[in-house]
Amino acid sequence: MAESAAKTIMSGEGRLFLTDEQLRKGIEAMFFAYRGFTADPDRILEERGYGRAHHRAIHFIHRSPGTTVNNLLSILGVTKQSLNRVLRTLIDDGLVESRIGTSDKRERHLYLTEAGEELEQALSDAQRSRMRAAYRAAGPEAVAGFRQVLEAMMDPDLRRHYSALREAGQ
Amino acid sequence: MAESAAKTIMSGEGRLFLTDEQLRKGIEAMFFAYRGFTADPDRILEERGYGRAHHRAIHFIHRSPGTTVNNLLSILGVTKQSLNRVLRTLIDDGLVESRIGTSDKRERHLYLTEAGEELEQALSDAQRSRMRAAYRAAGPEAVAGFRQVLEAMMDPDLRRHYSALREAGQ
DNA sequence: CTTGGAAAGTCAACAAGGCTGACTTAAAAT
DNA sequence: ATTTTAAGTCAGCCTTGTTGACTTTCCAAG
Repeated sequence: MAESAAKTIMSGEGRLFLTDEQLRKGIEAMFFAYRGFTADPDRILEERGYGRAHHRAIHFIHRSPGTTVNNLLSILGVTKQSLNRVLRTLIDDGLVESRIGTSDKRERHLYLTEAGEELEQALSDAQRSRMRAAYRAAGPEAVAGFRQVLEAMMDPDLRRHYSALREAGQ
Repeated sequence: MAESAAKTIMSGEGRLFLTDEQLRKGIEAMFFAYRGFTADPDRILEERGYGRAHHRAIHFIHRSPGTTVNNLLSILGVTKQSLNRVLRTLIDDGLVESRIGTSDKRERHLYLTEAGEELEQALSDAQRSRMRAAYRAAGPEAVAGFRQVLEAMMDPDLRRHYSALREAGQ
């Protein structure tokens, strides 16, 4: 890791020269790390008969309580039918509440119930604990670099969502 | 990004204090970045009627020519039946060649054919080009941090695979 | 030399979670 | 009054994962 960083050569004009080999390592790092990233929540979800799709819905409803279905669709990047299937089970199981909009009654605003918040806690505790361990192991400068590269890797539309969350969140 | 990095406070003893909010941002960064990471190859795969599972197989056969089915299984973390379905189509389509082992004739050693190497090139060109752009945008120190955090996030078994590749690769 | 176990392959059946297309209902907007 | 938008639903399809059962081939240890 340290050696490979040393291999990213800067030319005179400050342009970065990256070998295919270094890029391939980055690609594989993403692949293997993402597996770790999802492993812990996956175990919890399986116990309760849910999948990653449920996790994603729960995560973003928790983060933006009262979000509309349409908004959630554009964040998750799936079809209405696909999201609806997941949302249906979460509502039926009493983890998510769907309230009719006050100003625009066509909209449904989504909230986690107490039980939903509980599951969200369990899931994000598991995921954060791995993230925290990785951050601690790598150090604060590495964390800054990690986020910079990831942000640069996003599609512009998705980055919009990510950044919008930053304003609201931080 | 820069501001948030500044928020990772170091205590007197050098321990890192990370707020749930910072960790949540890291989690969402992984989510959105992974979407970008797979977007370009996904488009190429779709044209040819393949999926991500085919990409993964092609990637690791390219990287370790002559690898056995068992080895591939442990890297990909799927069942024999699941891999076999994908491998079957790749062999039938003439992208992968399966040769009976010389020392142990039970084993099959997997190689990409010329057509397979061609597709691999197209896929990894697309993926590398995004990775290269992200690396350039973020700079060499960020890249080192990126890889450090990702490596720390892997499951130990998967990290073994990742590191083994490093020796062979770099 | 036989027997046990490993590597690979296959068949069948199932589930999650994507997708498209078509259609309804209610409400907002024009 | 008409059109558009938000949401929901039904039906059907695909990919990619799963389990379980079973075969063939072959290495290796008793």
